[in-house]
Amino acid sequence: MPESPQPAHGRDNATDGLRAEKKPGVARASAARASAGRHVHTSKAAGAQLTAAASADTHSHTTASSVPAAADAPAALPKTYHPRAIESPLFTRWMQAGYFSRDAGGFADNTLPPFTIVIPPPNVTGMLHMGHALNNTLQDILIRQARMQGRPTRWIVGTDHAGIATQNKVEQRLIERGLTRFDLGREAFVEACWKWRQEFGSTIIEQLKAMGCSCDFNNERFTLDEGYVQAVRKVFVDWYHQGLVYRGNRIINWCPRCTTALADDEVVHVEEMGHLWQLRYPLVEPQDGRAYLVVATTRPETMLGDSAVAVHPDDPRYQPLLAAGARLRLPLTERTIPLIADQYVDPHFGTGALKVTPAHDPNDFELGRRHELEFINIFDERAVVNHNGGRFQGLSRAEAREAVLAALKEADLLETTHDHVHAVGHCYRCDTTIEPWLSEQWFVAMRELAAPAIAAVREGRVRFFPDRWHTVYFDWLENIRDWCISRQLWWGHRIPVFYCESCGWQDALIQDISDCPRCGEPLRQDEDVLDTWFSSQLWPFATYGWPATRGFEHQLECYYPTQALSTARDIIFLWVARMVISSLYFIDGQVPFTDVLIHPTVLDKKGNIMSKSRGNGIDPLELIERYGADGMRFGLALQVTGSQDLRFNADTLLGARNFATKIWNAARFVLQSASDKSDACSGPAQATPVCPQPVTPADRWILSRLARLAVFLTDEADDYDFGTRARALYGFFWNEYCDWYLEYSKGQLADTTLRYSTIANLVYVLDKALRLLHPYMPFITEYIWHLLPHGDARPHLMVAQWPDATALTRFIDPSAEALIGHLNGIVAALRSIRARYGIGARQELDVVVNVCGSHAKNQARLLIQQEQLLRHLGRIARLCIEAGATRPAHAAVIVGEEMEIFVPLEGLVNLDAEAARLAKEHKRAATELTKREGKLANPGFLSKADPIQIEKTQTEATELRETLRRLQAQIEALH
RNA sequence: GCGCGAUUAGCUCAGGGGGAGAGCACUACCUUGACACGGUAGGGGUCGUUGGUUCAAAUCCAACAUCGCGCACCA
Repeated sequence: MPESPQPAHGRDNATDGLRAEKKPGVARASAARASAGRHVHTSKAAGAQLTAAASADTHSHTTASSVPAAADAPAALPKTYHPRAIESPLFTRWMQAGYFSRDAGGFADNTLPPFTIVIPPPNVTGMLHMGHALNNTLQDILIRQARMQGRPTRWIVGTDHAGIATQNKVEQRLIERGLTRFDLGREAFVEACWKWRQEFGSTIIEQLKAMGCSCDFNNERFTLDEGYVQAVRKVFVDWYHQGLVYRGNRIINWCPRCTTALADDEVVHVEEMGHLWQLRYPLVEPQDGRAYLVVATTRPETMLGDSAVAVHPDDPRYQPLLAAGARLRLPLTERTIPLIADQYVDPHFGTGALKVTPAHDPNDFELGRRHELEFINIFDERAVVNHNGGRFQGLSRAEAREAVLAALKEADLLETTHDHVHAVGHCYRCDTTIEPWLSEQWFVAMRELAAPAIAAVREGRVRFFPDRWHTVYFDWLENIRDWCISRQLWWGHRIPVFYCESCGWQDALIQDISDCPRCGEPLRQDEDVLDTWFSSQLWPFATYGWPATRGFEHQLECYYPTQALSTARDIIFLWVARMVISSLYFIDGQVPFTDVLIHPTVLDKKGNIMSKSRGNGIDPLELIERYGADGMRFGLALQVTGSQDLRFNADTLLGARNFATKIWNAARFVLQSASDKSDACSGPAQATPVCPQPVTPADRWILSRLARLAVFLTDEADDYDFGTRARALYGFFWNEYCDWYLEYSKGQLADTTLRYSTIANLVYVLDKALRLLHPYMPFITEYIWHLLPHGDARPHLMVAQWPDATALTRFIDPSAEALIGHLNGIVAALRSIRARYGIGARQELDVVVNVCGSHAKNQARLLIQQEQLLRHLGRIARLCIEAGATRPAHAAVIVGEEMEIFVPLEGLVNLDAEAARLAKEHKRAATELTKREGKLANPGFLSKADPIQIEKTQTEATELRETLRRLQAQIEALH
């Protein structure tokens, strides 16, 4: 769609795959396989024997030829993760398997509610910019999760013909050959546009593929497709016949470079430093010694088109002149103009006298109408002064300004010049200063159409996320003005109005006709085309073939409205509101979508909007090159928040890439462990490794954590909080699965009685984690999943099932979480002591743990049961855990909440340093206790606070007192 | 002018009425059999200012300051 200018960096290599994909040739497919094969290792899939159900392919349609089964995949991960090497081949496989269509290659469950997204169609001239990268990452996350949840999904994709942008591109190419579009003529020019589209128009689609977007690429749409043309014509013709589309002679926003009209919202206002000039307009008949009036203007050149001077009717300064019907001599011209009175004039601004230029200012236009003034157009379509400008004819706007000022100065009619900041309109496509220009244009009467669109959001039939954006929507619709829809371009939907020059017949028609139905004379079609947004507004339903294609009713019945629309906030009214309007009107009062996601704007590191003119844009394809598509996607998702714009931070993408590497290496460890066929691995445990086996507290703990994560990510609440979800995935995988479970598992793997169950859990949790991660990082998860003995019959992770959060809740285990919390605490304490005394990781320690607290004996028993794990992770030689253990001599000390940890370090331990450290902790705890005691001594707290809070505070106070007592005891013991 | 958002560790940002958090950066140690794109242990913040509400405010409210965005513009 037409969009704000964004930095574009061409990349030739990115276009390869698309062109090939459109005609999937044999050569292309085999090339892809060869590419994938670079990483095929010859050893057999070592984990295959552990795979319970992998061979049970219940889906006969997924033949080996179209979708390589898991067995074809490499058996081990290469040591190094190279995102670029795995991404493109995987994408080809997904495409070939037909997963991007509604039935997901046959894996969709038709009994579930469908999930549909329409992409904001990028301009056919577009290059992927950061806004696209973010927006399409988010949409892909949504659609991939829905697909894995079994819902029939479709992400409708296509491009927008982008009238002005495309025409500019093609004209630019003509200019390079010394030609203009007029040299070619309309027909040949439009032909050239189509040719351009064929040659270059797929770039952005190709870039979406590089990102891994799972759009329905086999059903790509274009807003100038044959069927789409029919939709546009029906809308125009219906509205024309309803009187909602009309023609009028109005002041519109004119771009003199694009030589076309623009809609109000296609004009970008920029504050600029200009001048305010005061001009003297001589009175035809001086009165009371007054020879002239002074008017102020920021655009002196427009005085050539003045047809009056206006003052406020009650302004006492001008009463005598008004009464006398004074006229003024318009400088530099032969004309005299009247002095008129109008309420519009602000008597307090300047001299209270306003020059009136009805053909070049919207407000003056209204004045001109009310007072039946002359409308004098002084500019041609390129904003060059025309014959109405007398001797200034032929000058550009800027030249005319200089010349007019010089002439006025010479005639002593220029009174003052002041600096003046004012907002100047610019063309949103080419940044040229807009000229308010009087011309004949087509308009849509919006007020009547807007009312239902306002109601739809008020009633919650369409919801905005974040919610506050609905105010932008309401503000626009409630103050709506008529929409100028005609453009003086050649590339676009030509206005289907036909005129008979001889008898005056005129009508809007669905089908072209050449002769007048009334008199038989040849007809002339309107020369103008429609605003690109006029066609974009139909995107959600025109892409279903409405109103012409057979079967569209069924499509709309099943899959309409769509679920989510994700877009940038700057097109809430340009596009979103208009889609709601047209859908309500034409699709039986239905909204086009239920949820509108307004994603953050991607800013540069300094907080500036990225733009071509600033040159601060970042090319997403370079990011993909550097961090992988997965890294870019996850890095962007991590930065999404509901309320803030996204100040782009490449460090976060680096973190995401490192996270991908972490996943890769964790998977290498799991695969190695699972494939190790040592004796320890044989035996009765050779059952189904994909079944979790919560044997040890560590097992129960990681399964519990996994269950909580799955519940969180599956939560039905549509909060669209991508950042929080991404952070939860990151935290779980890195800080829980890798940092702790993988480390505990190393100890368990060494234990023959635990080895098999541990492998099962490693594989099981990795499998589930990959599923949960897949929507965010589709490539690396897919690649690893293929090698994993996950026991799933589905050929690809992309269509594998989303973890059943409800079923997983049976693993939630607070006692395991508490116990592992204690074990982790002991390990961390030992590491801290090692760091403090410079004891290497290899040197084993003797450790005494004194378990305290009310359940000390039971707690000690539980910890003793985990002695092996502790020894492994803590590198412990002699370990003594008991309730009431005393501190050995020469021991370093850590006082925890419910335990004391002693490490005898004869000759090493610095008793004074230990005492000082304990004293510091004592002080800290004492401060905390004081806070609690203060609260508990506060009658207000005791009488008004939540009882749970009071109890919590009391418990904490008790614990702190106990901790302090023990700290004190240890400090004393050290002396 | 009207409206919206932001202000938390050096940087980018989460969080959100009752114990200040993450990533990066920084310091020290570790080439331990998944990973140096790594591991471990650390240092670092009166949560923009001023009031108010509350037993309790970084968190809610108001005003102000600063920054950003949008809309509307008086020529």
